[in-house]
Amino acid sequence: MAANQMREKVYTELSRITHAISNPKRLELVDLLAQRPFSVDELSREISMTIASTSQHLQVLKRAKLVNTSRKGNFIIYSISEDKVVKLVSAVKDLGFRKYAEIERLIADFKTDKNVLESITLNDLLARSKKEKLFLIDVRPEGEFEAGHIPTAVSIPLDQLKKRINELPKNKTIVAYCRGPLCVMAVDAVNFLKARKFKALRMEDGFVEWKLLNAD
Amino acid sequence: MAANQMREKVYTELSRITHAISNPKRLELVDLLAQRPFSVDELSREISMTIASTSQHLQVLKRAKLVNTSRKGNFIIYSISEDKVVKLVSAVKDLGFRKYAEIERLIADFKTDKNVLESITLNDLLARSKKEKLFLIDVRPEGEFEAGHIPTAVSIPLDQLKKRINELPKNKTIVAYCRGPLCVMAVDAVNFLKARKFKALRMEDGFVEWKLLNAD
DNA sequence: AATCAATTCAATAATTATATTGAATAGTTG
DNA sequence: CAACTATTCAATATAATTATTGAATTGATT
Repeated sequence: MAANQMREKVYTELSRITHAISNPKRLELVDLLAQRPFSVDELSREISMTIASTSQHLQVLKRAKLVNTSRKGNFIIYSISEDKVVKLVSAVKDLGFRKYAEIERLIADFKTDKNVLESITLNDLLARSKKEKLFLIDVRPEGEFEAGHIPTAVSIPLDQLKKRINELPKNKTIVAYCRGPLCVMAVDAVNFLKARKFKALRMEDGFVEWKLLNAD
Repeated sequence: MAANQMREKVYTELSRITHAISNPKRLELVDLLAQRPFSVDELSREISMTIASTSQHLQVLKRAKLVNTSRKGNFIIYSISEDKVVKLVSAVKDLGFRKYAEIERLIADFKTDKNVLESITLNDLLARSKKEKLFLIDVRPEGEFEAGHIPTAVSIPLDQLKKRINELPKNKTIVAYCRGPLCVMAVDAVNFLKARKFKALRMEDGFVEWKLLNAD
C-alpha cells in the first residue's frame, strides 16, 4: 500500500472521532459524562431530548469508542472510555471560549442575567487560599461528588443548601464550584448565600478542569 | 435567557469547531497547515483533490475560524489561526493513535511495507542524545524548515539528500525527522542512508510535536 | 414463564454535506 | 487597461445526518 493511501485511511479513521463530537448534542453528552457515568434516561433529561434520540447519539459515540457501556439492573450506564476523550473536549472548549466572540457574549449575557458579580478561576483559588482561609463547597449532586472532587471540598448539593446552611462558617469566604463555566449551580448557591450575609464566591472551573490541570 | 438555552447555544457554537474537522480531508488540511502556511493550489495537490473542492473545504475551516487567509501575489495563503488549533488536532491524533486498533494496524502495515525496522520518538531522542553524539536532519522541504524546526537540526530536504550526502558524518548516528508519524520522507531518507552504510534512524515525531511538547 | 422497564431498532421526512464541472471574480502583472 | 491566473462561486446529483414516532428487544423481577 502506498503512503498516500495509508494517510488517507488514517485521516478517515481519525475523522470518526471528530465526526462523533461534531454535533452539539453529542458534544454536550460527552461533556456531561466527564462528570460521572449516567444512564440513557438521565442523559436524555439533561440534554432535553427524547430517549430514542439520546440513545442514537450515544450509539454514535460508542461506535467512535469515545464511551463505554455497562449494565446496572435495568439501566445501561454510559461512561467516558478514557481520559484522553475528556482532554479532547477540553481542547475544543479551550479554543472556543477564547476564539468565538459569540460564545463570550453568550456567557457574559448569562452572567449579567444571573447577577454574577465576581467569579474566580482555579488559579485564583490556589493563589487566594495561600493568603486567607477558604471554605470550598462542591454543589453538584452527590453522585458527581462521589465520582470525583477537588480534595479539600465539602459536598453540599444545591438542593440541600437551605437546610444545611448551619454547616457553613460566617467568618471564612465560601467558594462554590459545580460542573464548570457553563453550569449554574454554583451561581445559584452563591446568590443564595450572599442574600444571607455570607461571604461567598463562585469558582468557574469544576472538578474536571482541576483534574486536567493536575494530570500529567 | 435561561441557563439551558445558553448552554444549548454554546454547544452549538462549539460544534462549529468540531464540525469543521469532522471531515477527513479537512482534518488533513489542518494537519498540513500546522507545518507551514500553504496556497490553495499547493494544498489541493497535497490532499489529492480538485482545486474547487479544496477551496470549499478551506472556506469551511475559515468560517469556523480555524484558519486565516492572506494574499501573496496571485496566491491566497491559508494558515492556522492560532496554536490552540494545532493542540486540538494533536488531541485528536493522540486519542486516535492509541484507541483505534485499525489505525495502529494501518501504521504497522505501512512500516512493514516501507521496511522500517526502527523508529524513535522525541523522548528517545532526548535520552539518547545525552549518551552519544547524534546528527539531527530535517528532511522536509525547505519552506517548512524555515517556518520552524527543532533547534539543533540541519535542513537537508529529501530531494537534496543524494547530492549533499558528503555533508553527513559517517561516525555519528544520523536521526532524520519530517512531518510526523504519517509522513514518509524520513523513512525514505533513512533507507537511502542505510543502503550507503550510514548509521541512520528515523524519528517519528516532527517539529510540530516538538513545539507542542516545548510549549506551556 | 409471564410481566415489566429501559433501551434499541426501523421507518420516515426534512435537512445538510460532499465532490464535481464549468463559469465568474478579483487582483496582479505586463 | 488588457490579459492572465489563482481562487471562488453556482448548480447539480448523490449521499449522509437528524429528530421523531412507534414497535421490538433484552434482561431483570415476580
